[in-house]
Amino acid sequence: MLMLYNTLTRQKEVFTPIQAGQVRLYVCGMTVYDLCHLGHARVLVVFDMIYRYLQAAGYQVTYIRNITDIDDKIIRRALENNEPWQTLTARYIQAMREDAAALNVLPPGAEPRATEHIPAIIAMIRRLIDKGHAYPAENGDVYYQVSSFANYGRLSGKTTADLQAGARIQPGEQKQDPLDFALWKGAKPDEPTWDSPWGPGRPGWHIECSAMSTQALGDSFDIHGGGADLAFPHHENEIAQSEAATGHPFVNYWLHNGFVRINDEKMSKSLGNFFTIRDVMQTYTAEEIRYFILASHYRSPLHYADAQLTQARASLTRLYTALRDLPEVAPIGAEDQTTAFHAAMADDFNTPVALAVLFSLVRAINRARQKDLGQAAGLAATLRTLGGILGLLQQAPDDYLRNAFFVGPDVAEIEHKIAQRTAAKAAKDWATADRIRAQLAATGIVLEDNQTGTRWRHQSTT
RNA sequence: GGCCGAAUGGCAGAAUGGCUAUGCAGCGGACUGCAAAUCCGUGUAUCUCGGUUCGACUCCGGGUUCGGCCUCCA
Repeated sequence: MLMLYNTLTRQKEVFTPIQAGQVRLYVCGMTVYDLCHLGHARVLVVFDMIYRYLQAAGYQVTYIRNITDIDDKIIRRALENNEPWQTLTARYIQAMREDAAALNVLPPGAEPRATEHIPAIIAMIRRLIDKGHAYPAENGDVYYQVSSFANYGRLSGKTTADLQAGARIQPGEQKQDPLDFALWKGAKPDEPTWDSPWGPGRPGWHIECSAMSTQALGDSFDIHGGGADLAFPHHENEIAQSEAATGHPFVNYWLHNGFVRINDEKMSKSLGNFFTIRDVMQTYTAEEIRYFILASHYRSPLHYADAQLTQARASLTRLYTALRDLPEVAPIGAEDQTTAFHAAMADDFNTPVALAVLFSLVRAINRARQKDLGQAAGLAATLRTLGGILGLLQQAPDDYLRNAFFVGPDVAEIEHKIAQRTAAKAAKDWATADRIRAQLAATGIVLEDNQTGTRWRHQSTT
Protein backbone atom coordinates (compact mmCIF):
# COMPACT_ATOMS: atom_id res chain seq x y z
CA MET A 1 0.00 0.00 0.00
CA LEU A 2 1.56 3.24 -1.17
CA MET A 3 1.31 6.20 1.16
CA LEU A 4 1.91 9.72 -0.14
CA TYR A 5 2.22 12.98 1.73
CA ASN A 6 -0.28 15.23 0.02
CA THR A 7 0.38 18.96 0.31
CA LEU A 8 -3.33 19.53 -0.23
CA THR A 9 -4.26 17.80 3.03
CA ARG A 10 -0.91 18.03 4.84
CA GLN A 11 -0.91 14.38 5.73
CA LYS A 12 0.04 11.01 4.40
CA GLU A 13 -2.74 9.38 2.43
CA VAL A 14 -3.25 6.02 0.79
CA PHE A 15 -2.55 6.41 -2.88
CA THR A 16 -5.48 5.38 -5.06
CA PRO A 17 -5.00 6.02 -8.75
CA ILE A 18 -7.90 7.25 -10.84
CA GLN A 19 -7.47 4.24 -13.10
CA ALA A 20 -6.31 1.08 -11.39
CA GLY A 21 -2.72 0.24 -12.18
CA GLN A 22 -2.03 3.54 -13.91
CA VAL A 23 -0.43 6.73 -12.69
CA ARG A 24 -0.56 10.04 -14.47
CA LEU A 25 2.21 12.27 -13.18
CA TYR A 26 3.04 15.86 -14.07
CA VAL A 27 6.05 17.75 -12.74
CA CYS A 28 6.94 21.40 -13.24
CA GLY A 29 10.34 21.41 -14.84
CA MET A 30 12.85 24.06 -15.66
CA THR A 31 12.72 27.58 -17.00
CA VAL A 32 15.54 27.34 -19.46
CA TYR A 33 17.59 30.53 -19.30
CA ASP A 34 20.62 29.23 -17.42
CA LEU A 35 22.38 26.08 -16.27
CA CYS A 36 20.66 23.83 -13.75
CA HIS A 37 21.85 24.13 -10.18
CA LEU A 38 21.59 21.62 -7.35
CA GLY A 39 18.04 22.67 -6.58
CA HIS A 40 17.03 21.66 -10.07
CA ALA A 41 19.06 18.48 -9.67
CA ARG A 42 16.95 17.63 -6.66
CA VAL A 43 13.66 17.95 -8.56
CA LEU A 44 15.05 15.91 -11.42
CA VAL A 45 16.38 13.15 -9.19
CA VAL A 46 13.50 13.02 -6.71
CA PHE A 47 10.79 12.69 -9.33
CA ASP A 48 12.92 10.30 -11.34
CA MET A 49 13.16 8.14 -8.23
CA ILE A 50 9.37 8.36 -7.86
CA TYR A 51 8.90 7.52 -11.54
CA ARG A 52 11.17 4.49 -11.25
CA TYR A 53 9.63 3.30 -8.02
CA LEU A 54 6.05 3.57 -9.28
CA GLN A 55 7.02 1.45 -12.25
CA ALA A 56 8.83 -1.05 -10.04
CA ALA A 57 5.68 -1.20 -7.92
CA GLY A 58 3.78 -2.32 -10.99
CA TYR A 59 2.12 0.88 -12.15
CA GLN A 60 2.00 1.98 -15.72
CA VAL A 61 3.20 5.56 -15.41
CA THR A 62 2.69 8.47 -17.78
CA TYR A 63 5.26 11.03 -16.71
CA ILE A 64 5.14 14.55 -18.13
CA ARG A 65 7.73 17.18 -17.21
CA ASN A 66 7.33 20.52 -18.90
CA ILE A 67 9.85 23.05 -20.11
CA THR A 68 9.11 26.73 -19.68
CA ASP A 69 10.71 28.26 -22.74
CA ILE A 70 9.18 31.72 -22.70
CA ASP A 71 9.07 34.13 -19.77
CA ASP A 72 10.50 37.42 -18.49
CA LYS A 73 13.86 35.96 -17.52
CA ILE A 74 14.36 34.28 -20.86
CA ILE A 75 13.48 37.47 -22.73
CA ARG A 76 15.77 39.56 -20.57
CA ARG A 77 18.69 37.13 -20.85
CA ALA A 78 18.32 36.88 -24.61
CA LEU A 79 18.41 40.66 -24.86
CA GLU A 80 21.49 40.84 -22.64
CA ASN A 81 23.21 38.23 -24.78
CA ASN A 82 21.96 39.87 -27.95
CA GLU A 83 20.78 36.53 -29.27
CA PRO A 84 17.38 35.16 -30.29
CA TRP A 85 15.49 33.62 -27.40
CA GLN A 86 15.20 30.40 -29.41
CA THR A 87 18.95 29.79 -29.45
CA LEU A 88 19.21 30.63 -25.76
CA THR A 89 16.53 28.16 -24.77
CA ALA A 90 17.78 25.49 -27.19
CA ARG A 91 21.21 25.71 -25.59
CA TYR A 92 19.95 25.37 -22.04
CA ILE A 93 17.51 22.63 -22.92
CA GLN A 94 20.44 20.71 -24.32
CA ALA A 95 22.49 21.40 -21.18
CA MET A 96 19.63 20.31 -18.96
CA ARG A 97 19.26 17.05 -20.84
CA GLU A 98 22.98 16.38 -20.53
CA ASP A 99 22.88 17.07 -16.79
CA ALA A 100 19.82 14.88 -16.34
CA ALA A 101 21.40 12.04 -18.28
CA ALA A 102 24.57 12.29 -16.20
CA LEU A 103 22.47 12.02 -13.05
CA ASN A 104 20.88 8.87 -14.50
CA VAL A 105 17.52 10.61 -14.74
CA LEU A 106 15.27 8.83 -17.22
CA PRO A 107 13.67 10.95 -19.91
CA PRO A 108 10.02 11.59 -19.03
CA GLY A 109 7.30 10.34 -21.35
CA ALA A 110 7.03 13.84 -22.78
CA GLU A 111 8.57 17.26 -22.24
CA PRO A 112 5.99 19.72 -23.53
CA ARG A 113 7.14 23.27 -24.14
CA ALA A 114 5.02 26.35 -23.63
CA THR A 115 5.76 27.85 -27.02
CA GLU A 116 4.63 24.67 -28.74
CA HIS A 117 1.23 24.75 -27.02
CA ILE A 118 0.04 28.27 -27.67
CA PRO A 119 -3.26 27.09 -29.24
CA ALA A 120 -4.12 24.98 -26.18
CA ILE A 121 -3.20 27.89 -23.92
CA ILE A 122 -5.37 30.30 -25.90
CA ALA A 123 -8.24 27.81 -25.87
CA MET A 124 -8.08 27.51 -22.12
CA ILE A 125 -7.96 31.27 -21.62
CA ARG A 126 -10.98 31.61 -23.89
CA ARG A 127 -12.89 29.07 -21.81
CA LEU A 128 -12.01 30.95 -18.66
CA ILE A 129 -13.29 34.20 -20.13
CA ASP A 130 -16.45 32.50 -21.40
CA LYS A 131 -17.13 31.06 -17.97
CA GLY A 132 -16.61 34.40 -16.26
CA HIS A 133 -13.32 33.53 -14.55
CA ALA A 134 -11.13 35.83 -16.59
CA TYR A 135 -11.28 39.19 -18.30
CA PRO A 136 -9.29 41.00 -20.98
CA ALA A 137 -7.94 44.42 -20.14
CA GLU A 138 -7.37 47.39 -22.43
CA ASN A 139 -3.61 46.95 -22.44
CA GLY A 140 -3.89 43.54 -24.15
CA ASP A 141 -3.41 41.54 -20.93
CA VAL A 142 -5.91 38.92 -19.84
CA TYR A 143 -6.29 38.36 -16.10
CA TYR A 144 -7.68 35.56 -14.00
CA GLN A 145 -10.31 36.76 -11.58
CA VAL A 146 -9.29 35.15 -8.32
CA SER A 147 -12.47 36.16 -6.51
CA SER A 148 -14.43 33.98 -8.94
CA PHE A 149 -12.84 30.79 -7.63
CA ALA A 150 -14.13 29.76 -4.23
CA ASN A 151 -11.34 27.38 -3.25
CA TYR A 152 -8.49 29.76 -3.92
CA GLY A 153 -5.75 29.33 -1.32
CA ARG A 154 -6.61 25.77 -0.36
CA LEU A 155 -3.30 24.24 -1.46
CA SER A 156 -1.07 26.81 0.19
CA GLY A 157 -3.24 27.28 3.28
CA LYS A 158 -3.75 30.94 2.58
CA THR A 159 -6.94 32.94 2.57
CA THR A 160 -7.65 35.63 0.06
CA ALA A 161 -7.96 38.03 3.00
CA ASP A 162 -4.39 37.21 4.09
CA LEU A 163 -3.17 37.62 0.58
CA GLN A 164 -4.89 40.95 0.06
CA ALA A 165 -2.69 42.53 2.72
CA GLY A 166 0.55 42.23 0.81
CA ALA A 167 -0.73 42.30 -2.74
CA ARG A 168 0.12 45.15 -5.05
CA ILE A 169 -0.70 46.06 -8.57
CA GLN A 170 2.44 46.74 -10.54
CA PRO A 171 2.68 49.78 -12.78
CA GLY A 172 1.29 49.00 -16.21
CA GLU A 173 -1.05 46.29 -14.99
CA GLN A 174 -4.80 46.73 -15.28
CA LYS A 175 -6.05 44.21 -12.73
CA GLN A 176 -9.45 44.60 -11.17
CA ASP A 177 -8.08 43.12 -8.00
CA PRO A 178 -4.49 42.87 -6.74
CA LEU A 179 -4.77 39.09 -6.40
CA ASP A 180 -5.67 38.61 -10.04
CA PHE A 181 -2.85 37.26 -12.18
CA ALA A 182 -1.99 37.38 -15.85
CA LEU A 183 -3.05 34.59 -18.19
CA TRP A 184 -1.93 36.47 -21.26
CA LYS A 185 0.54 39.33 -21.45
CA GLY A 186 -0.05 41.90 -24.16
CA ALA A 187 2.82 42.60 -26.55
CA LYS A 188 5.60 44.91 -25.46
CA PRO A 189 8.48 46.25 -27.54
CA ASP A 190 11.34 43.78 -28.09
CA GLU A 191 9.32 40.82 -26.93
CA PRO A 192 8.35 37.71 -28.85
CA THR A 193 4.60 37.53 -29.48
CA TRP A 194 1.93 35.20 -30.68
CA ASP A 195 -1.42 36.17 -32.16
CA SER A 196 -4.47 35.76 -29.98
CA PRO A 197 -8.09 36.91 -29.87
CA TRP A 198 -6.88 39.64 -27.45
CA GLY A 199 -4.13 40.85 -29.74
CA PRO A 200 -0.49 39.84 -29.96
CA GLY A 201 1.17 38.77 -26.76
CA ARG A 202 2.53 35.80 -24.87
CA PRO A 203 1.23 33.40 -22.22
CA GLY A 204 1.58 34.03 -18.51
CA TRP A 205 3.56 31.47 -16.57
CA HIS A 206 0.86 29.56 -14.75
CA ILE A 207 -1.46 28.93 -17.66
CA GLU A 208 1.03 26.82 -19.62
CA CYS A 209 1.07 24.11 -16.96
CA SER A 210 -2.73 24.00 -16.75
CA ALA A 211 -3.03 23.77 -20.51
CA MET A 212 -0.25 21.26 -21.09
CA SER A 213 -0.97 18.98 -18.15
CA THR A 214 -4.68 18.65 -18.90
CA GLN A 215 -3.99 18.22 -22.58
CA ALA A 216 -1.52 15.41 -21.92
CA LEU A 217 -3.15 13.76 -18.91
CA GLY A 218 -6.81 14.74 -18.98
CA ASP A 219 -8.90 17.12 -16.89
CA SER A 220 -8.15 15.11 -13.74
CA PHE A 221 -4.96 13.26 -13.03
CA ASP A 222 -3.17 11.60 -10.15
CA ILE A 223 -0.01 13.37 -9.10
CA HIS A 224 1.42 16.81 -9.65
CA GLY A 225 4.87 17.60 -8.34
CA GLY A 226 7.49 20.30 -8.13
CA GLY A 227 9.67 22.26 -5.75
CA ALA A 228 8.08 23.55 -2.57
CA ASP A 229 8.49 27.12 -3.78
CA LEU A 230 5.98 26.44 -6.53
CA ALA A 231 3.11 25.62 -4.19
CA PHE A 232 2.23 29.28 -4.07
CA PRO A 233 1.42 30.97 -6.30
CA HIS A 234 2.15 28.68 -9.24
CA HIS A 235 0.32 25.52 -8.23
CA GLU A 236 -2.43 27.43 -6.49
CA ASN A 237 -3.04 29.28 -9.73
CA GLU A 238 -2.90 26.10 -11.75
CA ILE A 239 -5.70 24.67 -9.65
CA ALA A 240 -7.78 27.82 -10.03
CA GLN A 241 -7.29 27.89 -13.80
CA SER A 242 -7.76 24.20 -14.46
CA GLU A 243 -10.76 23.58 -12.26
CA ALA A 244 -12.51 26.73 -13.40
CA ALA A 245 -11.89 25.84 -17.04
CA THR A 246 -12.72 22.14 -16.96
CA GLY A 247 -15.22 21.98 -14.13
CA HIS A 248 -13.44 18.89 -12.81
CA PRO A 249 -11.10 18.27 -9.89
CA PHE A 250 -7.60 18.93 -11.21
CA VAL A 251 -5.14 16.80 -9.23
CA ASN A 252 -5.57 14.28 -6.41
CA TYR A 253 -2.08 14.30 -4.88
CA TRP A 254 0.32 17.24 -4.72
CA LEU A 255 3.95 16.38 -3.99
CA HIS A 256 6.55 19.02 -3.17
CA ASN A 257 10.22 18.43 -2.62
CA GLY A 258 12.18 20.46 -0.05
CA PHE A 259 14.92 22.92 -0.86
CA VAL A 260 18.61 22.49 -1.14
CA ARG A 261 20.22 24.60 1.53
CA ILE A 262 23.63 25.99 1.92
CA ASN A 263 24.72 27.45 5.25
CA ASP A 264 21.12 27.11 6.41
CA GLU A 265 19.76 29.19 3.57
CA LYS A 266 17.82 28.22 0.52
CA MET A 267 20.06 27.81 -2.49
CA SER A 268 18.71 30.18 -5.11
CA LYS A 269 19.62 32.38 -7.97
CA SER A 270 18.52 35.55 -6.25
CA LEU A 271 20.75 34.89 -3.23
CA GLY A 272 23.61 34.02 -5.53
CA ASN A 273 24.56 31.07 -3.31
CA PHE A 274 24.00 28.34 -5.85
CA PHE A 275 26.20 25.69 -7.34
CA THR A 276 25.38 24.35 -10.76
CA ILE A 277 25.35 20.63 -11.34
CA ARG A 278 28.38 21.14 -13.50
CA ASP A 279 30.22 22.98 -10.75
CA VAL A 280 29.80 20.05 -8.40
CA MET A 281 30.70 17.54 -11.10
CA GLN A 282 34.14 19.08 -11.18
CA THR A 283 34.80 17.36 -7.87
CA TYR A 284 32.22 14.64 -7.48
CA THR A 285 30.67 12.13 -9.84
CA ALA A 286 27.06 12.47 -10.89
CA GLU A 287 26.23 9.26 -9.08
CA GLU A 288 27.67 10.74 -5.89
CA ILE A 289 25.42 13.75 -6.36
CA ARG A 290 22.45 11.47 -6.91
CA TYR A 291 23.28 9.47 -3.78
CA PHE A 292 23.65 12.68 -1.78
CA ILE A 293 20.18 13.78 -2.89
CA LEU A 294 18.55 10.44 -2.07
CA ALA A 295 20.27 10.13 1.31
CA SER A 296 17.75 12.63 2.68
CA HIS A 297 13.99 12.33 2.53
CA TYR A 298 12.63 14.27 -0.43
CA ARG A 299 10.60 16.66 1.74
CA SER A 300 13.41 17.45 4.19
CA PRO A 301 15.88 20.23 3.69
CA LEU A 302 18.98 18.99 1.90
CA HIS A 303 22.11 20.54 3.34
CA TYR A 304 24.75 21.03 0.75
CA ALA A 305 28.29 20.77 2.04
CA ASP A 306 31.48 19.24 0.81
CA ALA A 307 31.49 16.79 3.70
CA GLN A 308 28.10 15.48 2.58
CA LEU A 309 29.31 14.68 -0.89
CA THR A 310 32.37 13.04 0.59
CA GLN A 311 30.07 10.90 2.71
CA ALA A 312 28.11 9.94 -0.36
CA ARG A 313 31.39 8.85 -1.89
CA ALA A 314 32.24 6.73 1.15
CA SER A 315 28.80 5.13 1.09
CA LEU A 316 28.95 4.32 -2.60
CA THR A 317 32.42 2.91 -2.13
CA ARG A 318 31.10 0.46 0.43
CA LEU A 319 28.20 -0.51 -1.82
CA TYR A 320 30.32 -1.00 -4.92
CA THR A 321 33.01 -2.82 -2.94
CA ALA A 322 30.42 -5.43 -2.02
CA LEU A 323 29.63 -5.91 -5.70
CA ARG A 324 33.24 -6.51 -6.78
CA ASP A 325 34.50 -9.80 -8.13
CA LEU A 326 31.20 -11.58 -8.25
CA PRO A 327 29.77 -13.32 -11.31
CA GLU A 328 26.58 -12.09 -12.96
CA VAL A 329 23.80 -14.35 -11.76
CA ALA A 330 20.07 -14.10 -11.19
CA PRO A 331 18.97 -12.30 -8.02
CA ILE A 332 18.16 -14.59 -5.15
CA GLY A 333 16.17 -14.57 -1.98
CA ALA A 334 16.89 -11.77 0.40
CA GLU A 335 13.18 -11.58 1.03
CA ASP A 336 13.60 -9.67 4.28
CA GLN A 337 15.59 -6.94 2.61
CA THR A 338 13.45 -6.80 -0.51
CA THR A 339 10.32 -6.50 1.59
CA ALA A 340 11.89 -3.87 3.82
CA PHE A 341 13.09 -1.91 0.81
CA HIS A 342 9.67 -1.80 -0.77
CA ALA A 343 8.00 -1.00 2.53
CA ALA A 344 10.32 1.99 2.95
CA MET A 345 9.65 3.22 -0.57
CA ALA A 346 5.91 2.74 -0.22
CA ASP A 347 6.01 4.95 2.86
CA ASP A 348 6.15 8.27 1.04
CA PHE A 349 9.37 7.33 -0.74
CA ASN A 350 11.59 6.96 2.31
CA THR A 351 14.88 6.67 0.46
CA PRO A 352 17.11 7.00 3.57
CA VAL A 353 15.54 3.86 5.00
CA ALA A 354 15.68 2.15 1.60
CA LEU A 355 19.40 2.91 1.48
CA ALA A 356 19.83 1.52 4.98
CA VAL A 357 18.31 -1.71 3.71
CA LEU A 358 20.91 -1.80 0.95
CA PHE A 359 23.62 -1.71 3.59
CA SER A 360 22.12 -4.66 5.38
CA LEU A 361 22.34 -6.45 2.04
CA VAL A 362 25.99 -5.43 1.81
CA ARG A 363 26.67 -7.13 5.12
CA ALA A 364 24.87 -10.26 3.96
CA ILE A 365 26.93 -10.32 0.75
CA ASN A 366 30.23 -9.86 2.54
CA ARG A 367 29.37 -12.59 5.00
CA ALA A 368 28.26 -14.97 2.28
CA ARG A 369 31.31 -14.47 0.10
CA GLN A 370 33.48 -16.13 2.72
CA LYS A 371 31.72 -19.45 2.29
CA ASP A 372 29.34 -19.45 -0.66
CA LEU A 373 30.30 -17.29 -3.61
CA GLY A 374 27.19 -18.27 -5.54
CA GLN A 375 24.94 -17.00 -2.80
CA ALA A 376 26.98 -13.84 -2.49
CA ALA A 377 26.58 -13.28 -6.23
CA GLY A 378 22.83 -13.80 -6.01
CA LEU A 379 22.56 -11.32 -3.16
CA ALA A 380 24.70 -8.89 -5.12
CA ALA A 381 22.28 -9.17 -8.02
CA THR A 382 19.46 -8.32 -5.62
CA LEU A 383 21.45 -5.33 -4.38
CA ARG A 384 21.88 -4.12 -7.94
CA THR A 385 18.19 -4.57 -8.70
CA LEU A 386 17.09 -2.62 -5.65
CA GLY A 387 19.76 0.01 -6.28
CA GLY A 388 18.41 0.32 -9.80
CA ILE A 389 15.02 1.38 -8.43
CA LEU A 390 16.87 4.33 -6.95
CA GLY A 391 18.84 4.81 -10.14
CA LEU A 392 22.05 3.83 -8.35
CA LEU A 393 24.67 1.06 -8.58
CA GLN A 394 24.38 0.45 -12.30
CA GLN A 395 28.06 0.90 -13.13
CA ALA A 396 30.70 -1.80 -13.17
CA PRO A 397 32.16 -1.70 -9.64
CA ASP A 398 35.69 -1.01 -10.82
CA ASP A 399 34.49 1.79 -13.06
CA TYR A 400 33.27 3.49 -9.96
CA LEU A 401 36.05 2.46 -7.59
CA ARG A 402 38.74 3.45 -10.04
CA ASN A 403 36.92 6.43 -11.46
CA ALA A 404 39.01 8.95 -13.24
CA PHE A 405 38.11 11.79 -10.94
CA PHE A 406 41.04 11.51 -8.69
CA VAL A 407 44.36 12.85 -9.74
CA GLY A 408 46.94 10.13 -9.77
CA PRO A 409 49.34 8.12 -11.88
CA ASP A 410 47.94 6.38 -14.92
CA VAL A 411 46.86 2.77 -14.77
CA ALA A 412 50.00 1.33 -16.39
CA GLU A 413 52.11 3.18 -13.85
CA ILE A 414 49.98 1.91 -11.00
CA GLU A 415 50.21 -1.67 -12.20
CA HIS A 416 53.93 -1.38 -12.73
CA LYS A 417 54.38 -0.27 -9.14
CA ILE A 418 52.15 -3.03 -7.90
CA ALA A 419 54.29 -5.57 -9.77
CA GLN A 420 57.43 -4.12 -8.17
CA ARG A 421 55.80 -4.35 -4.81
CA THR A 422 54.71 -7.93 -5.40
CA ALA A 423 58.30 -8.84 -6.16
CA ALA A 424 59.47 -7.09 -3.01
CA LYS A 425 56.86 -8.95 -1.00
CA ALA A 426 58.00 -12.26 -2.45
CA ALA A 427 61.48 -11.42 -1.28
CA LYS A 428 60.09 -10.42 2.09
CA ASP A 429 61.50 -6.97 1.53
CA TRP A 430 58.76 -5.33 3.57
CA ALA A 431 60.46 -1.95 3.67
CA THR A 432 60.39 -1.64 -0.11
CA ALA A 433 56.85 -3.01 -0.34
CA ASP A 434 55.60 -0.52 2.22
CA ARG A 435 57.43 2.35 0.56
CA ILE A 436 55.73 1.62 -2.76
CA ARG A 437 52.37 1.37 -1.07
CA ALA A 438 52.97 4.67 0.68
CA GLN A 439 53.94 6.32 -2.61
CA LEU A 440 50.72 5.19 -4.21
CA ALA A 441 48.72 6.21 -1.16
CA ALA A 442 50.15 9.70 -1.47
CA THR A 443 48.58 9.92 -4.91
CA GLY A 444 45.22 8.67 -3.67
CA ILE A 445 45.61 5.01 -4.64
CA VAL A 446 44.73 2.41 -2.03
CA LEU A 447 46.10 -1.13 -2.28
CA GLU A 448 44.34 -4.22 -1.00
CA ASP A 449 46.17 -7.53 -0.73
CA ASN A 450 44.23 -10.74 -0.84
CA GLN A 451 44.80 -14.42 -1.65
CA THR A 452 44.82 -13.88 -5.39
CA GLY A 453 47.10 -10.87 -5.43
CA THR A 454 46.86 -7.12 -5.02
CA ARG A 455 44.08 -4.91 -6.21
CA TRP A 456 43.76 -1.17 -6.19
CA ARG A 457 41.10 1.50 -6.00
CA HIS A 458 40.91 5.19 -5.44
CA GLN A 459 40.71 6.57 -1.96
CA SER A 460 37.13 7.30 -0.95
CA THR A 461 37.70 9.70 1.90
CA THR A 462 40.27 12.38 2.43
C1' G B 1 2.83 40.88 10.28
C1' G B 2 -0.03 36.24 8.16
C1' C B 3 0.65 31.11 6.94
C1' C B 4 3.75 26.58 6.78
C1' G B 5 7.77 23.49 8.31
C1' A B 6 12.02 21.94 11.22
C1' A B 7 15.08 21.15 15.92
C1' U B 8 17.81 13.54 17.08
C1' G B 9 24.49 10.81 19.12
C1' G B 10 31.36 13.64 16.86
C1' C B 11 29.11 14.56 11.65
C1' A B 12 25.06 13.32 8.33
C1' G B 13 20.33 11.26 8.61
C1' A B 14 15.73 7.85 9.55
C1' A B 15 12.06 5.89 12.69
C1' U B 16 8.87 5.02 16.78
C1' G B 17 3.70 5.98 22.62
C1' G B 18 7.59 1.07 25.65
C1' C B 19 12.11 -3.29 21.97
C1' U B 20 15.99 3.05 20.26
C1' A B 21 17.97 2.56 11.83
C1' U B 22 21.93 3.36 8.43
C1' G B 23 26.68 5.61 6.60
C1' C B 24 31.15 8.04 8.02
C1' A B 25 34.30 8.92 12.23
C1' G B 26 35.86 6.50 17.35
C1' C B 27 37.01 2.18 20.41
C1' G B 28 38.04 -3.43 21.16
C1' G B 29 38.76 -8.14 18.61
C1' A B 30 39.48 -11.51 14.15
C1' C B 31 42.06 -11.64 9.51
C1' U B 32 47.03 -9.50 7.49
C1' G B 33 54.37 -9.59 7.23
C1' C B 34 52.20 -4.69 8.33
C1' A B 35 48.09 -2.50 6.08
C1' A B 36 43.62 -2.10 3.20
C1' A B 37 39.03 -4.51 2.42
C1' U B 38 35.89 -7.62 5.27
C1' C B 39 33.69 -9.83 9.59
C1' C B 40 32.40 -9.79 15.03
C1' G B 41 31.57 -6.62 19.21
C1' U B 42 30.97 -1.61 21.32
C1' G B 43 30.12 3.83 23.34
C1' U B 44 27.55 8.37 22.49
C1' A B 45 21.20 11.50 21.09
C1' U B 46 16.18 12.96 20.86
C1' C B 47 16.26 22.25 21.75
C1' U B 48 13.53 24.03 26.36
C1' C B 49 9.40 24.36 29.97
C1' G B 50 4.78 22.38 31.26
C1' G B 51 0.62 18.76 30.32
C1' U B 52 -1.75 13.92 28.88
C1' U B 53 -0.07 8.74 29.93
C1' C B 54 1.67 3.06 33.73
C1' G B 55 5.30 4.92 30.14
C1' A B 56 6.90 10.52 25.37
C1' C B 57 12.05 11.64 21.68
C1' U B 58 7.17 10.41 19.63
C1' C B 59 0.70 13.21 21.40
C1' C B 60 -1.03 18.41 23.33
C1' G B 61 0.22 23.58 24.90
C1' G B 62 3.89 27.65 25.83
C1' G B 63 8.90 29.24 24.77
C1' U B 64 13.62 29.52 22.06
C1' U B 65 16.30 28.96 17.58
C1' C B 66 16.44 28.07 12.37
C1' G B 67 14.28 27.77 7.54
C1' G B 68 10.46 28.62 3.81
C1' C B 69 6.12 30.97 1.34
C1' C B 70 3.31 35.63 1.11
C1' U B 71 7.38 38.97 -5.61
C1' C B 72 10.66 35.52 -10.09
C1' C B 73 12.43 30.96 -8.06
C1' A B 74 12.92 23.62 -8.17
